[in-house]
Amino acid sequence: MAASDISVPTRPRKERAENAAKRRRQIIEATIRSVVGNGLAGTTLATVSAEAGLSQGVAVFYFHNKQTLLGEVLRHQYEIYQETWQRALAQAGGEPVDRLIALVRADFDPRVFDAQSLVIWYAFWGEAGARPLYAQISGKYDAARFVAICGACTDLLAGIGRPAAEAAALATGIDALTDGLWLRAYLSAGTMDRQEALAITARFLAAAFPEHAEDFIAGLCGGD
Amino acid sequence: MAASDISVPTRPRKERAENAAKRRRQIIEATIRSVVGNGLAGTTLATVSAEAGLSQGVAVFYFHNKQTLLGEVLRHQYEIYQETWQRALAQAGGEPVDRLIALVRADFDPRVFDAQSLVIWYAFWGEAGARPLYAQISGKYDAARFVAICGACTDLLAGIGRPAAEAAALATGIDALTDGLWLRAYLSAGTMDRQEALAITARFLAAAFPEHAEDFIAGLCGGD
Amino acid sequence: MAASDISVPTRPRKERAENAAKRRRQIIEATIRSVVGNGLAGTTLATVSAEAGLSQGVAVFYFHNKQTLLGEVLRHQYEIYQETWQRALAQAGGEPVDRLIALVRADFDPRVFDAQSLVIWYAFWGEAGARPLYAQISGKYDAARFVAICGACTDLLAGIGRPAAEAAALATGIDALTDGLWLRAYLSAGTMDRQEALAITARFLAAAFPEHAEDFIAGLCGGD
Amino acid sequence: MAASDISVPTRPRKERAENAAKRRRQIIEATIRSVVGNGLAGTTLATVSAEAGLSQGVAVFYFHNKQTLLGEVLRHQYEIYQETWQRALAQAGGEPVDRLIALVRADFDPRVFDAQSLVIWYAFWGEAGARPLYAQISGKYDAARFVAICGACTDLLAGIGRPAAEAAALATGIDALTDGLWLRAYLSAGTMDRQEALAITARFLAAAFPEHAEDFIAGLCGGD
DNA sequence: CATGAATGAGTCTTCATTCAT
DNA sequence: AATGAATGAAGACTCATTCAT
Repeated sequence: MAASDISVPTRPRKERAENAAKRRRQIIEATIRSVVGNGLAGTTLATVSAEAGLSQGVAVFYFHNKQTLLGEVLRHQYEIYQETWQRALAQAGGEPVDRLIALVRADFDPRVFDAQSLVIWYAFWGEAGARPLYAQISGKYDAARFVAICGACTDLLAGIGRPAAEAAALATGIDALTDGLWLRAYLSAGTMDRQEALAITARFLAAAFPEHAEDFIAGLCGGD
Repeated sequence: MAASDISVPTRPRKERAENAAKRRRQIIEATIRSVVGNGLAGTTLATVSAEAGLSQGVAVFYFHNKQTLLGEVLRHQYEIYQETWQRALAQAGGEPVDRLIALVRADFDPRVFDAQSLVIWYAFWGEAGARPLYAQISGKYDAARFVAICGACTDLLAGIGRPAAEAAALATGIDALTDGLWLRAYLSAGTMDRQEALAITARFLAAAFPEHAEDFIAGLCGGD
Repeated sequence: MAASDISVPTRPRKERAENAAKRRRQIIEATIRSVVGNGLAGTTLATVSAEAGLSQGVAVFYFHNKQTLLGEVLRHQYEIYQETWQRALAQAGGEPVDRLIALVRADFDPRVFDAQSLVIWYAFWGEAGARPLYAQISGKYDAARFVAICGACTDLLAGIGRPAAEAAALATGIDALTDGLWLRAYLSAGTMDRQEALAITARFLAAAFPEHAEDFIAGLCGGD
Repeated sequence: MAASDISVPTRPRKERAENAAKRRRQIIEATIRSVVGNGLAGTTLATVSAEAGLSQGVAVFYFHNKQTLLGEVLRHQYEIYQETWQRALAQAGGEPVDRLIALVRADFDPRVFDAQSLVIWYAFWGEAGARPLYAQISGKYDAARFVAICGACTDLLAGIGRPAAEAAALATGIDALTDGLWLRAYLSAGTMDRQEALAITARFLAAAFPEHAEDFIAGLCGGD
C-alpha cells in the first residue's frame, strides 16, 4: 500500500480518462451551441472556446484540429439520433407496424426534432458536398437507419401479402418524407410542430399501407 | 483625336446596361461553379474571380460585397427553379392531376435535378439558419411554390369529393417528399436517378389519391 | 491610337512589372535587416513588414509564404556574392595567379565581407541541415564558385609544372580557409578586419604556391 | 505505514543529485537529437520531451526555460569537443609539431567530426548573431582552443628560428581552415570524409612550415 | 519527482474590402 | 469599366510556460 502511494502520485488513470471524456463532451456541446448561433461558417475556435468558457488552446489540445472537432460533432449528433431510434425500436416489440411507428415517432421525438438539432443537421449536410469526411459519416449512419426502416417495411409487406420488392422504395420514401419535413421545420422555423409532422407522415403511411391505416393513425397521431 | 477620345468610350446607355447584366450573370455562374467545387465555406472572392476569368475587384464592383453576391446567387438558383415549374404548370392544362404531375416532374427535371444544383441548394440551406437573408429568400420562393401545389391539391380534392381541409397537409407532404428525395440524391450522389425518384413519388401520390392512382403512375413513371 | 487609349486604361504592363520587382526587393531587403537584427528564428512576417514599412499582407502577396520569401532572400544574398566574384574574375585578366587573387579579394570585398552579410550566411547555413531548400540553393551557388577556384588552381599548377591532381584539394582548402575566416569574423565580431583576413590568406597561398609567393603577397596585402 | 510513507520518498541527498544529473544529461541528449532531426527552429519542448520519452514538464523542471536548456546544450557540445582536444594535447608529448598534429587530428576525430555534431555547431552558430548567450559561450571555448593552437605555433616557430609574431596569424589560419572544412562537410554532407579533410590540412601545414613538412604529412595522412 | 492539462500570446496565412490608376 | 496592388482584421494553429495533483 505504501508502494502504491509512491508509484501513483499522479491521478489515477481512470479518473484522468473520465476527465478527458468530460472535457471533450463539454467542447463538443459548446461547438453545437456555436453552430446553432453562428452557423458552421461563423463557427471559429474562438467562438467555441468562448461558448465553452475555456481558453483558445483546449479545443486543439483535445481534438488536434478544427476539422477533427467538427467531424466529432457530427458523429456525436448522429450518435444521439441513432440511440434514440434504436431504443425506440427495441421497445416497440416485434410487430412490423409497431416498429415502423416507433421509427417514425423517434424521428420527431423532442430530443431529436428540435430547432437546434435541425440547424446542426442541415449545416453539416450543406458542407458535405465539399467535405468528404462529413459525407462519409453521414453515409455510415444513414445506411444503418435505412436498413432498419427497410426491414420493417419488408416484414410489413410480407404480413399483408404484398411483394417484398416494394420495400426499398417505400423505405426510401418514408425516409425522404421525414427528412423533407425536417427541412420544412428547419427553414420555416416554428411553423411546423411535432404533431403536424406526425399527422402528415401518418396520412402518407396510412395511404401506402391501407391495411394498417388505423394502426398508423392511432400510433402516430394520438398520444402525447 | 480629342473628339474620338471623348465619344468612343461613352457607350450608349442601353449597351452599357446589357453589358452589366452579362457581367453579373458571368460572375453569378462562376460563383455557382465555385460553390459546387469548393463548398460555400471554400468559396472566396478569389475563387470566384478565378472561375470567372476576371480580376479580383469585379465581384465587388458589381455586387458591392460578398454577401450580396451570394444572396443573388441563391435568388438566381430559385429563379431557374421557379421558371421551370411555372412553365411546366402553364403547359399542363387545367386538370388538377396534370398540374400536380407537372409540378412533380418539374422537380426532377434534369435542368433542376442535377448534382450541381443540389449542392447549391443544400449549401445555402445549410447556412440559412445563421443568415436571415438566405432564409428570407428561400421563404419567399418556397411560399410561391407551396401555393401552386396547394392549389392543385385543393382542386384535386374538390374533384373527388374529399374535404379541402386536407389540401395543405397533402401539399406539405408532397413537397417534403421531393425535398427528401433531393437530399438522398445529394448525400449519396449517384445512387438515385430521376426515374427512381419519380417512381417513389408516384407510388405515394397514387396511395394518397387512389382515385387518380392510374394517372399518377402513368404521368410520372412513363415518358422519357 | 484612340483604340490604344481605350484598351490600355490600366498602367502599362512594363511599369507594373518594374513596380513589382521593386516591391520584392524592398521586402527582401527588409527581411535581411530583420534577420540581422533578430536572427532567423526571430524573424517573423511581422518583423519583416515593420522593417519594410508595409502591411502584414504584402510579404505573402509577393512571395506566397514565408518559406519562399526566405529562400528568395538566400538566393538574393548568393546573387550579390556571385556577381561580386564573377565581376572580379572577369576584370582579373587571364593569368591564373591574378584570377586566384581576384577571387580571394572578392571574398573580402567590403560589399561581401561585412557584419550583416556574415549574419545572413551563417543564419541560413545554420538551418540548412533541416531545410532542404536552403541546402539546395547553397549547393548550387557553391558549386559554381568551386569550379572557378578549381579552374584557376589547375591553370596555376600547369604553369609551374605541378600535377593537376592537386587542384581540387587546393581549391577546397582555399575555399575552406576563407569560409573559416568568415566564421571568425562573424563569431567574434569586430576582431578581424579585411586586411588581416587578406594577410592570413596571402600567407597560406604564398606557402602553398611558393613559386608565386611574391604575387600573392603583393596582390592580397597591398592596395586599399 | 506512516513511517514508510515518510521515509521512503525521501531519498538520500546524494542519490537525488545523481539522479538529477542523469536526467539533465538525458534531456540534453534528447535536445541534440531533436536539433539534428528538426533543426534549431523546429526544436520545441515537445519534440525534446518526446525524444527523451519524458513528459512535457520535465525540461522546464530541470532547466527552468528553453533558452537555458539550449545554452546548456551548446555548452555540453563544447565540453565534449574541448575534452577531446585537451586529451589529445595531453597525450601528444612536448614537441610543438606533435601538439599541432594532435590538435588538428582531434578536430577530425570521429567523436567530433560527425554529421550530427556538425549540425549542432552550425545550428547554434547560426543563431549566435542574435543570441548573445550563444556568442558568449562560443567565445569562451574558442578562446581556450586558440590559446592552445597559438602556443603550439609559437613554440614551433621558435624551434625553427622564425619570428614569433607570425604565430597568431598562423593559428587563426589553421583554425579557420578546419572550421571551413567542417562547413564543407556539413553543407555537402557525405562528400568529405575525415581522410580528405586531414590530407588537405596536412598540405597547408606542410606548406606553411616547410621545415616540418614531413612530420605533418606523416602525422596527419597516415594512421587509421 | 514527475505528470500533463491548461493557458494565451504569438505565428503564419487567408480574405473581404478599399482604392489609385 | 476594370484592374490588381495593398490593407488589416480575423482565422487556425503552435508552443513556452504555469500549475494542480
